[in-house]
Amino acid sequence: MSTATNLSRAAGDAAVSDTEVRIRTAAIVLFAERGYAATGIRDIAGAAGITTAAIYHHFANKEELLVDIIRVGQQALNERTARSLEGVERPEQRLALLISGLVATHGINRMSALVGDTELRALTPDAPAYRELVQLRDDYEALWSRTLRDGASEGVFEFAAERSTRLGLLTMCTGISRWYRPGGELDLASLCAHFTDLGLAAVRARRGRRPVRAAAVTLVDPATVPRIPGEPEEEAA
Amino acid sequence: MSTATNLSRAAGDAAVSDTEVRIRTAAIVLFAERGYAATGIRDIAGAAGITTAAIYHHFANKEELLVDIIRVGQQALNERTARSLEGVERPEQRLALLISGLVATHGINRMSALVGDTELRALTPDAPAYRELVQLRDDYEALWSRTLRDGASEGVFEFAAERSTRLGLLTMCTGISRWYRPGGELDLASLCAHFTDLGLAAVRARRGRRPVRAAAVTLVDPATVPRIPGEPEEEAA
DNA sequence: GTCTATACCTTGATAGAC
DNA sequence: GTCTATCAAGGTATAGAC
Repeated sequence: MSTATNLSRAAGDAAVSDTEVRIRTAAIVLFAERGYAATGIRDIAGAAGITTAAIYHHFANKEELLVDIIRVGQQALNERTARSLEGVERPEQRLALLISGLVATHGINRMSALVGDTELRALTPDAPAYRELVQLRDDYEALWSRTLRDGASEGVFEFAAERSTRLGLLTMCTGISRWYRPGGELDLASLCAHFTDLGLAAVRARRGRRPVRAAAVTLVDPATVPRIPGEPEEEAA
Repeated sequence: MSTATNLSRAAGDAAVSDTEVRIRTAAIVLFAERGYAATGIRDIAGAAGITTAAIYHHFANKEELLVDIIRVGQQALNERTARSLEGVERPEQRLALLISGLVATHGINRMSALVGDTELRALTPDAPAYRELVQLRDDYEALWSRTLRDGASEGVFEFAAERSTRLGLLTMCTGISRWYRPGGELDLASLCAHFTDLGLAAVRARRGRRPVRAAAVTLVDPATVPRIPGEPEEEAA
């Protein structure tokens, strides 16, 4: 559990108090393990070492706690990804950054990413927060769409249908938050490379006659991906 | 909603009453949309057009209802898959049957498959039912393991790590239950072919110098996959 | 086999003292 | 900023009539 101070929010400079980080950690861990609906406000308070009433000093209610966790993670991913793609035009290089960046994020921020990928359905669909989060996710996926379409029209990629290819690759990457643990078969940087290679192969990426492999492109280094406030550091198994 | 009688359980011959099918349908739809924990027994009763007390005549409790839905679907998948692989030795043909069979099942039994893929965590981990379901899932995944390892050792497949390759491909296939709907970009048979092609490409399947494509192998026809009792028929969008 | 009625527990959230 | 104490609502499950 982190005891660092002066952590900053992804979208601003507001400091996050130590108690607030402990609440976030408790919520992230429990939402990831049992799901939002199966987690009680008392479970969160107990894991954070405070009472339920204290939670309401930091967050308006349980739903806002969930929204905050998802938003911080999604905004961080969107900003890092947009920055990594700046000035990069070749579709195979863009796809490699998209895949390795997504895998890196789901390895570093494993639990909060899992919550973001599975608990949108817990939010009231007409709440403004829901719209905002769906918009952020759509903005992110648009980067994938554009890359896949460009690659296909340039003859660098070859696949039958953009939407199902995109969703298949996205699901494959986000799915690692359900089974990856530090200290397993592969370290995270190797996993980024491996999945990039699988993805490039899946769309049959090539330059001229030569298939493009992960070793020939630049990847996102997971060591450069920061943990969001509250995301626990997992021990190697 | 199906009104057929004489439906049979996957693992036996016991008839399923009309009311029981309506309960199953209500539970499958609500568990898939909101999750098990967020679904109340009153919600299920209301959707099935009965009272909560009547549910307890057909199922011992809410957990048993979930277990039953997951078990029937997993057993059906395991049996169909084992049958389709009988006598098939070539790894690329086995992988094609595994992928197309899994995609077909997740298209036909979309909602119950989604429940099976996401709600195991709702069960008490030391309950016998939990152990049984995990065992069934492990039996299924062992078919994938064996196929991938055989293909790699025969030089037909090429990938960096068996476990992450297997989990990546599995997640890609099971993920379609989160976004596929009848009447979309591709019909289900085309989706089976497309994902088989993505999977064969991802492991760089080849015979001699030639890449193996989905068009060169036999696939599972989704029209041969039966709906489990209670799985709703979805309208084309 | 389904109903009405209800028991009993846990839930998210709040009031007000310190 | 955190606590104790508490509330109203909703949760699962059951008893017993028909």
